[in-house]
Amino acid sequence: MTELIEIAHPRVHACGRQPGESYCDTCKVRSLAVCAALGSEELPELDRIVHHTRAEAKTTFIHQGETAESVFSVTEGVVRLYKLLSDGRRQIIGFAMPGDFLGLALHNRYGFSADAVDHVALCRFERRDFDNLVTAKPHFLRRLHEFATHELVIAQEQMTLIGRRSAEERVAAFLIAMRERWARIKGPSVTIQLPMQRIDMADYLGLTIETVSRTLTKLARDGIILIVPEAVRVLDERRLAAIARA
Amino acid sequence: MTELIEIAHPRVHACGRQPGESYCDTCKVRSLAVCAALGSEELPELDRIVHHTRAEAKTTFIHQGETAESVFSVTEGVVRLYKLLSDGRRQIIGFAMPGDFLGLALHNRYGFSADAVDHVALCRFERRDFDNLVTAKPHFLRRLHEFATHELVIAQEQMTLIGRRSAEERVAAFLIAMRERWARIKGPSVTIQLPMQRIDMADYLGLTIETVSRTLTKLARDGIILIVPEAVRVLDERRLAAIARA
DNA sequence: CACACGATTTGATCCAGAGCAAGGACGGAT
DNA sequence: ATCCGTCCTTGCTCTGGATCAAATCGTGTG
Repeated sequence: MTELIEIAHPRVHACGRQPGESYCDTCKVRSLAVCAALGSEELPELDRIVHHTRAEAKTTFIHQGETAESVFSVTEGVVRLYKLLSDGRRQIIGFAMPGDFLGLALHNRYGFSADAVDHVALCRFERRDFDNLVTAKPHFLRRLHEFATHELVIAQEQMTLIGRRSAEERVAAFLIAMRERWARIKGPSVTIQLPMQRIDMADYLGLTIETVSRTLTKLARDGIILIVPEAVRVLDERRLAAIARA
Repeated sequence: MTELIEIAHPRVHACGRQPGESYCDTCKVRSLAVCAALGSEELPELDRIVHHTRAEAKTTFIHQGETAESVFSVTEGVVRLYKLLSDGRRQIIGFAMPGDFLGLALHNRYGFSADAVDHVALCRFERRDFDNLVTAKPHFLRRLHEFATHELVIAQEQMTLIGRRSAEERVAAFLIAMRERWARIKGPSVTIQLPMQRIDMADYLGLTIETVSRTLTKLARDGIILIVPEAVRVLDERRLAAIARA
């Protein structure tokens, strides 16, 4: 199992600068991003406890069932969160993208595993430190609660998708959802980046890899999308939305 | 659409007692239950804003898409939460039982509908009042955040159930989950109360009513459960758990 | 009691998506 | 360039659960 690479301790940033010296720009940008996600500009308090961390593709850095010792915030790349059944069946319960938090549940064990889809940069916090910070700052807690309830809404939407909608509807809704998530990060585009593999989409949508592939092919044959490596381009906005719409 | 019956305003309890008089016992017990759920004994503050409410079976009291004006806490009975697709397909996203909260998401519209499976008693709060209370009491906020993250864990479990497990596994897991929830409320029992209809189980598990019925019949034929009205009795603990286990 | 109505069970068929197998397409190593 | 390994696509068959259709069971009602 590949190890998580801790590129920076609170006082030793990736750039190699030493304590007391001014911020490494990359780390500063990342810390600020997490602060922004928490709705704050009080960088110093958060920066005292942040560990800047990197993970290569397929590195598993949260293991279902293990003691929850860290809270993460994604700053670059895409992370997949999944649950495994004992016989190997897998359900991906979500993709975490820049700005998202992982491991927020106040349980002492992780309920899922998480690994990097591509190269990922993360801010890591010791749970104890993070809890102290949140306890001291009720508006952080409020923000986290907003995150949690938003994730709950997404999860309920996903239950409906998986429980009651056809393969074509699931794939279309997934494409639309991915496009909206990227739009919030990078601005709107007709090209929907899909850094994850087909098998990840399948395990997220409760389908098989073959069904996902066939469904994408069908959407392409119908002139609704164009399949390109690592992405799809939307050709017919209206029809894609019509299929995805509940 | 049946109306929600507000049986008591803060100062006019169900028993008919008037302001200034001592508590109606039933209302007091219910208010206390909600306080306990919030991890507090500061009854007066909460009681100032609670509306004791009742709903008959099938009364819909949360409508998906409407402005979220109330927060509820169930004190008696079972509530089903569901999302409807435009063509009538329904996904039940959860059952709320005594002690559970509804409408906690900090969104201005409800993301689901809720109605009473059987006769239900609820404590209702105006969202504004509830928010003020929570903002004033960070430990309430913390408790609510715990609720939200716990619900998220349940929702993720359910995604896995619906996305990756067979009909028999879903039904067995549902029975075990229901038994554990009742056990926390009423203490352990080999009889699992099932106040909801087959169609509700089906819409919760992403199956059809026929499949639920057939699966229960199969479990009964295999000597694992005994089907009785409104409930099932567990005959073979071990085998049921083995099927339900992930 | 007979009847009606809704919930549930059971039976018979169907089909969307799973499972299996065989090719492509693409990138990295030699 | 060639070989590999991985991912993706496509064709074919199979099957779990959906769908359609009847009973059967309960419960309330005139």
